[in-house]
Amino acid sequence: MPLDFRKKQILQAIVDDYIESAEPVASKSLVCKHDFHVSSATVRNEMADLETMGYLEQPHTSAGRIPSDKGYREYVDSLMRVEALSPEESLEFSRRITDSFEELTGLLRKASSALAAQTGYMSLALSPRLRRSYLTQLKMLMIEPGKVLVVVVLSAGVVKDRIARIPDYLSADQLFEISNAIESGLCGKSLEEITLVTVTTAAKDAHIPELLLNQVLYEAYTSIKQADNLEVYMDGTNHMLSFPEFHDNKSARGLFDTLSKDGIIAGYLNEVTDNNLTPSYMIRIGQEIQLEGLHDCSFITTTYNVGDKIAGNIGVIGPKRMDYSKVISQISFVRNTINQQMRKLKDINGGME
Amino acid sequence: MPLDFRKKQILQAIVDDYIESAEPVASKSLVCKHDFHVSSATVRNEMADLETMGYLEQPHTSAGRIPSDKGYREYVDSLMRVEALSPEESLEFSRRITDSFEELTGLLRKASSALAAQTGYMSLALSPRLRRSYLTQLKMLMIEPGKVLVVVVLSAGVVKDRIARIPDYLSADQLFEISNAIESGLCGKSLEEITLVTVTTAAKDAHIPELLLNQVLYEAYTSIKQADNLEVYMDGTNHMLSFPEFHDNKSARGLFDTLSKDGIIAGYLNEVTDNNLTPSYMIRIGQEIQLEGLHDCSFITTTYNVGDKIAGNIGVIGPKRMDYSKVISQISFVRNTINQQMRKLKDINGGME
DNA sequence: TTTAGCACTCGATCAACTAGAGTGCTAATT
DNA sequence: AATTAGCACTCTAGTTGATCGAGTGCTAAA
Repeated sequence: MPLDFRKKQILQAIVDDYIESAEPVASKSLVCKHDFHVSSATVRNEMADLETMGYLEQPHTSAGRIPSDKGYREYVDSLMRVEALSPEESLEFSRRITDSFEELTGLLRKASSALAAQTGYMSLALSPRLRRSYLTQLKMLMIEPGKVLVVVVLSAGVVKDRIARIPDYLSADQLFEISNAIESGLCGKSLEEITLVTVTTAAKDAHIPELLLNQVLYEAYTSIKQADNLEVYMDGTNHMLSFPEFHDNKSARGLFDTLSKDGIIAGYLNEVTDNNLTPSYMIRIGQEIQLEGLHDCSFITTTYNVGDKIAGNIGVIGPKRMDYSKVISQISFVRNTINQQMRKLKDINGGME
Repeated sequence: MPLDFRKKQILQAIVDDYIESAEPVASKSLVCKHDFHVSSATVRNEMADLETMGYLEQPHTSAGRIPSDKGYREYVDSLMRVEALSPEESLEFSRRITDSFEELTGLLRKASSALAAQTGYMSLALSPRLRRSYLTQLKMLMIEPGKVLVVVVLSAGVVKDRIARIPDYLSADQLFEISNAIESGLCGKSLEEITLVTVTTAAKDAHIPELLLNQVLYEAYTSIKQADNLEVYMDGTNHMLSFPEFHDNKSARGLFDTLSKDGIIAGYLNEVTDNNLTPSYMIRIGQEIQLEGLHDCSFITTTYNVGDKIAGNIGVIGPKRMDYSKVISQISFVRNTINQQMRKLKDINGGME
């Protein structure tokens, strides 16, 4: 049996009400708030139908209904209406995110923070997956004898650096020679192509004793590889405690324990978004999130772009009864802002890549 | 009336028991667990005395006693015994913190993480206050036209960098000239001495049109100043939810709200530790912490050193009934490990500064 | 000074009860 | 055939009262 119009209408009203109140929704309060032209008894019958069809759940016999995961799914897939942000909200976001020049790291940090503040939920931002990006520069800057700053510049203007140790007696000139050799040998190669072997090959013409060379090459290789490390920015976790679904200490602990485990969230997000390449946004509801402690949550993510083929994610996690339509418009706005900023940076640089 | 020996003994036993159980301690259970050679009635009398003296509190008439802030204070000041860590624990810490070469940032991150994991409380690490450190290098690396990486190297080998925008048409050579001028003009100057004026003065001999120059100088100045920004590493916040004192959602929220406010903790720690210069460690108990939401917590901090006169802090926050003696030995161990690592790095570098 | 003993207090627990919200079903109505 | 009014039923939340037991404070004896 497919959902007829009235059932859809009722389901939508129930989800809307439940999102607002966090209380099971009763048939009477429904006809009261929304003017369906039917009585509560009729609505009750429809609700019973919706329950047998799996869209609703009843916490106990004499309570109202709450949406099931399937109910939410139907809601986000075809019932809710997403509206654009108001000019005030857009302005507020822009203000928070782009009030000064920022490179990617700062931009993501701010985006995450703004998203958490404005949605009232918790937010995530993942640095882009850079495997497909290619090396444009590799510099080694002598900090002290034995200590260098390795700077890796990738296409799309992403800069990563790292401090490394090298043999003490390696001179600045020798270092310069090595890093130049590596750079010219690897320039234009994508991160996934670069291995310890290709690095070594690139530097084979340098006139440096092999023993010295090897350690430097290894550090260069490590620095390049490390540039691909995912970084996670998380914000607004404290908001989660204010929702009734996490008032009970146990569920809150489950959530926070998972959030605190380094890499879990990043790994999940990475895996989930890798499969379908360019969705406008993706929504996971309740049990659909295969992470312990997040079964009472929903997870909305979207993809931002840094140049061609290089993309990262931002997302919002909230209770299942989160305000999906609002969050979607907010997250889209932030995504667009990031894309726009990144394009602007590139344009200013005259399309270097 | 001063505390006689028996009162001290009883107070100590009460604090010990309460730390372990989180339940009000009764007179009978006291004589049972510790063999005082007196009856529970005697202990009761002593407990009544301790309460009127302000060392103990009674949640309600027919409950046992719990230590007051003053009771904890007496405990940490003169009753508890701090024992060194067991070899196994020391090893575990070392393993967690120093398993590979790390510069300061990585070291602090690991120290914080290890401290949280091993204590079971939450931990903090603050980057050092660098106002007194002096500039040893300033490099500007052209990433793309209009975009440079400004690298600031300070005494004690601390490296900070930042991406900045400059006019597009400034050439690499011009950039090199400016940064050299700034570097040689400011080298050896402490961060607190450096102002926009001194930066400008340092570069007055460069042969660059003033308009171009100014933006670069400003970015250089900003980068140097930013090197002094405090960074906070926090870990193990989720542990707090597991303590009965934060089972109640409201207190947990109070705590997490304060923790989430950027800079609050850093500012507090900075202020508190600035006053008394080189304490081995500092303990704040309950109301002594002047931060909303932390009145049921205690806060143990200590100071690590990066070269002479440059110091930062690490700390542990837990419930008031935290295991003070254990945490003190753990935190001391971590402090020593950091100091040692920093000294080792310096030694390797042949005492550059 | 210590201690045994006892009365007292108070929280925690449980059962019984009530009120109220909300449903499901039936029978009447449209 | 669909809708609705009405009513019985169910279940939760909240209240009351009684009981239990832990723990104290006090008194009087050792």
